[in-house]
Amino acid sequence: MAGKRSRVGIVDVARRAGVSVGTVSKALNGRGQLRAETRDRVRVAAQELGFVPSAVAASLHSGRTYTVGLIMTDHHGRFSLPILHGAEDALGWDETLAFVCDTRDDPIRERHYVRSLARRRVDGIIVAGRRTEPRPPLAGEVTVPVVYAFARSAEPADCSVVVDEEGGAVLAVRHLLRTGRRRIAHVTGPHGHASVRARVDGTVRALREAGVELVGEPWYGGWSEVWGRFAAAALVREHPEVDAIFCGSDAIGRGVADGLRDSGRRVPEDIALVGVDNWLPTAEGCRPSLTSVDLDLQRVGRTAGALLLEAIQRGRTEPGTHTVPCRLVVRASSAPRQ
Amino acid sequence: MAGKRSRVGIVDVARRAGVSVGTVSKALNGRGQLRAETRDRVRVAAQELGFVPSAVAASLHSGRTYTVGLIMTDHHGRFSLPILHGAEDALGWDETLAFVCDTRDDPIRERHYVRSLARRRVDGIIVAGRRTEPRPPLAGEVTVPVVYAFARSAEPADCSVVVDEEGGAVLAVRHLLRTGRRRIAHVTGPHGHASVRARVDGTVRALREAGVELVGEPWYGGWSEVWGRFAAAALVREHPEVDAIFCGSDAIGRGVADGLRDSGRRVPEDIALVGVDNWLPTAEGCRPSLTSVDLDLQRVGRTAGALLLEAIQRGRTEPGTHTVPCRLVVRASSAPRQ
DNA sequence: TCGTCCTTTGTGAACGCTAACAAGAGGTTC
DNA sequence: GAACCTCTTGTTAGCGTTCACAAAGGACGA
Repeated sequence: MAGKRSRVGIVDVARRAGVSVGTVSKALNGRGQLRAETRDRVRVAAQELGFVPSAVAASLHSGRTYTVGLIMTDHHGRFSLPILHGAEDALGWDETLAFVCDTRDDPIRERHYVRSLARRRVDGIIVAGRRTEPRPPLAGEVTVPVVYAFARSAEPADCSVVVDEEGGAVLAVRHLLRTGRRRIAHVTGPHGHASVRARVDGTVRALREAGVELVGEPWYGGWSEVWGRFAAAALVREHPEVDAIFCGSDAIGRGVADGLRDSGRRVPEDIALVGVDNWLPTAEGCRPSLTSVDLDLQRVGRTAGALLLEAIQRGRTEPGTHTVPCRLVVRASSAPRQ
Repeated sequence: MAGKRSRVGIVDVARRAGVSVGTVSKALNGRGQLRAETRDRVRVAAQELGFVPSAVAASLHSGRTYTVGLIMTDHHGRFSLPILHGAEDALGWDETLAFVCDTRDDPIRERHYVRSLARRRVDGIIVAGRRTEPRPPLAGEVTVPVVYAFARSAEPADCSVVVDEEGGAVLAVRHLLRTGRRRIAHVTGPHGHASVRARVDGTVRALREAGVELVGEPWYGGWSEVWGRFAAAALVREHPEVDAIFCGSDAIGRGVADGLRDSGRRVPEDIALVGVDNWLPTAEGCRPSLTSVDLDLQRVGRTAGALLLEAIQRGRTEPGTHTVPCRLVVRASSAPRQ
């Protein structure tokens, strides 16, 4: 029904309300001093004409676009999506919208997107990394604030928001100790992986605090269920006394649960289990449902969004790494000993 | 290093290259007739100054922003993400970027985002629905082309891109028939669900073509593994002769696999299994790995993006529903009978 | 030597807003 | 009644591009 004319603009509203364009602008943006009656008249005229002010024209004038770029490198999005949601929550307060760019971990694509975002004059950029080593800072001359989420920037002066992975491990192990377990093992992902290291450190620290030793060495492997099944079988053979296993991911945890059942051990009666990710399909599909450390990525995103907004306002990022705590979600796999 | 000055604009480049702004515009956009030497001089000047042209100024003039809105309603993103990726692929050809808006299935949020996108003068909107009934068309006066992806619009004159769910079922059942199975049952999601209906129809049609009857009625339930486990146990009790089960989702399929194992049936030796979604963590974590119908949502997204681009160019969407086929990904759970 | 045409470059008016400033109306104060 | 407020509203110059058109300069034929 829009009519054939190009689009209703502020001058149309002005004409209809019998005022000048400046007055319309003031009335609609609630700025300046205006008689209430005039303001209403303008509002009514705008309403009747279906006037939708152009943010692009406003941006051209103000220099702010109220848009940000959200670069994600995690193709299947298990990690990026909650970050996106959190960021959206924070940005919503400022009526800011996000351009989402999936780089597919390709530096060429990344450069391309950064250029594209710069041309669009985004007010800032959030880089949502994968769980991995610190990532190189954004390539190219970026003149707007950048906040790194989940994977910190290799440059310490950049602003990064990360998960307290070590603290998450501490949470998990303390929980297992509280349920009365003492012979705790750790099955986790690839050796050398940054978050694997952090979790091992947290595990050892929490155990040491309680005067307990880890059963055997950490079992390094992959992130898959297959690895979990395999590790579980080997683990109970090598350390039959084990009564709890902290697993580096829910997938591993689920594999371990299946492997233990195959080996004739009951979860949680004989062996308690805790995973990491709190990824519902896996944690809740597990038999029994899997207690898990939630990385609270949505909060990571929310924090990143809030920091970015702040940085945009002051023109510069608050440098440094901000750490967000994990939460433990308790399910059947770690029920206390009867 | 950008310097304290506001930003380098086209006039700075013009001054440096010793030409007028019009000439710079022509040189950088490759329009009009220019001496090659001039063009190069401008390019060099722009390069040296680190000039990044403002897309917002260009948009103001041209009326096109080369941005689209991508509204997703599927909070956990299992379906939206592949659609987003596909759309990105298509839009990339036009240097178009997408604003991603998660409505969380809340009409208030949806209206809010639509207004926000309108103010930003996006060139078009993609609405990525969840697998469910047709959804009501976008509320509010939308003056740009809209393409609905995955969940079609309830308004048939709108442009929708959907998956051929019935065809996917046909694919699955034909595959099971080809592996020598004849006593095929169907365990699926909630009764009344549109895609559940479509799959039942496809299943019955493919069986009928082969002169075979479905074993029992379809088993309607939920989408979860728990339901799959339960249904498997009941199914083999009621129909011990069953030699294949087509499952309405990978989660159901995985539950069925576990349930069958618990009931002492072997997969695929005794009973073959096919799921839907080809959701890697579930399908590959399954024991044995699960043959699955891939909805090819990335292709849905790509098609939607391409249709939107086309619509933007011609100013109007091509009305009607476009259907994209599914693919079958064969894994261990449907190995032919020895 | 002039007119014509072609090629290359410059000029200035949009695009749709915002905000600084100007201006007009009416009221107080001395 | 002049000077000075205050309260409203109008005017207009940007914001950073693009593009239609004008203009300038050469080449060329008559």
